[in-house]
Amino acid sequence: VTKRSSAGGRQRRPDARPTEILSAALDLFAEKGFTATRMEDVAARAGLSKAAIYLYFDDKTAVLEAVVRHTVLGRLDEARAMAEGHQGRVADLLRLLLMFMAGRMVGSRLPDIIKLIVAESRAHPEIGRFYLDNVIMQGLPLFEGLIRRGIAGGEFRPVDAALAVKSLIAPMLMAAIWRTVFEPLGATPLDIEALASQHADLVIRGLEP
Amino acid sequence: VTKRSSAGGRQRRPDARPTEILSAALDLFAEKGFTATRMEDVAARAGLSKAAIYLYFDDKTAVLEAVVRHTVLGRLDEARAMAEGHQGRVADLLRLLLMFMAGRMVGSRLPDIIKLIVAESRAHPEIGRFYLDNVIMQGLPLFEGLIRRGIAGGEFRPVDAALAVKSLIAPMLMAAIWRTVFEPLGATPLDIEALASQHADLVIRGLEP
Amino acid sequence: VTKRSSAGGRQRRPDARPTEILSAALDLFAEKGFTATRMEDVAARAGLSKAAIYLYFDDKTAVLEAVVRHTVLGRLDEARAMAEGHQGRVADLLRLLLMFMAGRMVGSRLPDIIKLIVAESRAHPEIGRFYLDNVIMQGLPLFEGLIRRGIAGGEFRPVDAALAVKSLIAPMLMAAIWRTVFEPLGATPLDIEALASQHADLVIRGLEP
Amino acid sequence: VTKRSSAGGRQRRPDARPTEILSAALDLFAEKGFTATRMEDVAARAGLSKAAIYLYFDDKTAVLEAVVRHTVLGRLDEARAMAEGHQGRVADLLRLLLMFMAGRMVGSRLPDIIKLIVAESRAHPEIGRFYLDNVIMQGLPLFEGLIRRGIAGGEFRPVDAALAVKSLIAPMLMAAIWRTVFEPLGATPLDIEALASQHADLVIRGLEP
DNA sequence: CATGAATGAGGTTTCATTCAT
DNA sequence: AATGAATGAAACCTCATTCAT
Repeated sequence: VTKRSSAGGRQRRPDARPTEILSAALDLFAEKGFTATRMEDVAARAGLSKAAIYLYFDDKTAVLEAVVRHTVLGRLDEARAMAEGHQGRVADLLRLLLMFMAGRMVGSRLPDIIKLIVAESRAHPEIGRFYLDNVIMQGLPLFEGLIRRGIAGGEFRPVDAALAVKSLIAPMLMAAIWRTVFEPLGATPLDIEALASQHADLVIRGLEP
Repeated sequence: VTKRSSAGGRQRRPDARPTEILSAALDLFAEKGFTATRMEDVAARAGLSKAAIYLYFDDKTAVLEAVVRHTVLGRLDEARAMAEGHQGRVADLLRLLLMFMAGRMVGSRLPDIIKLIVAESRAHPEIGRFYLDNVIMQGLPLFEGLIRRGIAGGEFRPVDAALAVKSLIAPMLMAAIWRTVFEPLGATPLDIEALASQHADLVIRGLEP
Repeated sequence: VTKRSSAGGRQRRPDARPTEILSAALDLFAEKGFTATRMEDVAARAGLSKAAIYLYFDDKTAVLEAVVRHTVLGRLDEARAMAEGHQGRVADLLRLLLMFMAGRMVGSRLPDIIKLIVAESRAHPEIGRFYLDNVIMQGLPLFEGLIRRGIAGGEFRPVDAALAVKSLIAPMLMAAIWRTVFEPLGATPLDIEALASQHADLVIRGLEP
Repeated sequence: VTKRSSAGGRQRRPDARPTEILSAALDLFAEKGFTATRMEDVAARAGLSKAAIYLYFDDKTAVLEAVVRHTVLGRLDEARAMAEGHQGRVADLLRLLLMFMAGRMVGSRLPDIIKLIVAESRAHPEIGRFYLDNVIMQGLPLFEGLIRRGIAGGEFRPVDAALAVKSLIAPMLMAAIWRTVFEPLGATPLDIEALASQHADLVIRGLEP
């Protein structure tokens, strides 16, 4: 990995190449969809020749997978850390986590990734499964545990925790889709953080005994 | 389905054909995605030759548009009728409408259509716009008006009604995507109606003053 | 198969198409080798578009296989029939069969096929195996049986029959290769039938006690 | 093979490299055919980088030519020496020479070279011509002269000497092809030296008056 | 002498679409 | 109304070859 990110060579650090390709690819996949994106386009946007991409990735599919992996990985730990470090009312933590998600919907390419997965999961189940395993199956139990803790501590009414999680999170999915699907069509922009904030209120009040 | 083996009358209601094509197309679009579906597949499933489809539709895109139109149209009126005919507490009506949506998520192909729109909207903005105009832009104001009514009548706290609508509806979108994207990957099936029911509780309580 | 080789339609009988393609392909495979032959060339020579070939064959490889099958099949029966119908001295029959082989080396595309198999068998073992199973493994035992019969009847000395068969047949292989490999390079043409005739003499005399 | 891990002297006989490349190339050409062999494979097997090959050879074709030249050259002199030094019956010498050829079929890579030439001669006539000029056109007249000598000396019947040579030699070609084409497909291994021995008997007896 | 990085040119294959019957 | 046959355009991918270091 540390191949030679050495001196200030005129040569673009080759280690940056894969990342550049992924960035170009994500732009295009998000804009035109996976199938409609030609490898040549990706190459052009990354400033390379078509063939050069194949030095770094086996396949068009491999690029897609890498895009998803690259964008998604590592952030969940952050959320988990927040959860673990937390003292006090569960409700506050839930709100915090929801705001964190909202932040990622606004400040990262997560919405594009989500749309990509929805669109391509049938044709490329690996990426759907990757997201399911690494994001959803990590995130849902985290939230679910918190809600159960809230119930156990008397902070919340007894509800079906698994469903409650979906109630809590769903607007973030909607936000991703609104932003990537409907806003480009001219729909009124959605204030995702305001949505998250008010939604947290709503659901937390709804959960209180 | 009833393949009349050309036994009796050669006479089939002539306009059954387009519908058969649309049905075949929706099956395949849902299963494999739009791009991955070949006209030949649609034809085969509809029991026609590839060329015959072009007697009824200009284009592959035209088929997609027709599929969306055909599946989506006319159902909104039902919801609107429910809303107009309603007396009494807004909360009850909201719950009713949400359960109605849940019913459609379970009992119609709406989830497939939603996924299709998410996937293909960039490449085929017409279908995205069609859904935006005919479903979303019809449905959201309907809900929004109800919530405002609830606020005005003192039944609800003052909240941002436009956001509240999204809070209310988002789980139905999530349901559509869960069902079409993640269940095929082996995720635990989601009880959509239970989700709708508990979510209605949560949000309505959350809205109460 | 009997699709409609009917009336004298202006339409080239479509059933002829595959054969036309195979003929074009064999010409080109023989001339330039399998890999160097582009599907486009085959198409052009067959008077079709590149894509049309794929209506009849799955693959470039499938074309190769079909070429070999088509050219090879059915001729062995002829030889076998000769063998079965024969009365009298084995030597005469051997000579007859060798002359028959020589005839095929001169009057059919068998030499091209043999060269093709030698050249492509590693990359496409199916065709090598096909030839091995259908020609070699049919032909060798036939000859071998005859030689054994000759030995048993006292017409020949006791020799290793399996090797003797190769002694007898080898010049026909050499003829195929001479004609396809060396003659195009300017080597003196080989009179295959004369070779077969003199070789039959030589070997038969050599076999006599 | 002896990968001198750059431990001791950086000094390797500088001209060992080309030979290593040729050896790697022959292995691969024989195994996968010329076209299917990638320069990268050759490089890997020779323990070099792809680009390094171009320090020694102009072209992929140049590698092929060199492989053929390298493997073929110089052996014919041996045969010629045997012929010149010989006294006594021609038949004995013919047998000796045939056994010598058989030895090379078993103990050298000649069969691979022959197959290579058959396969690639059309696309690379230079190598075909090289073999024709240097092996065939040297070898055939040698044998032919001997047979003529035998005829003149009354040892053999009068036959067409040019054809008789082919009768004599053909099984060695067959052996090469059997070994390289059919044995890898599972055909029964051929005892080349036994074949040569019995074939010499057969033909020599056949030649006797 | 050696290489990692890059590319241009080319071939196979797929598919929406058309047309003559 | 229907189809079998055909095609043009395009996309993915491979690989021999080059070049700067």
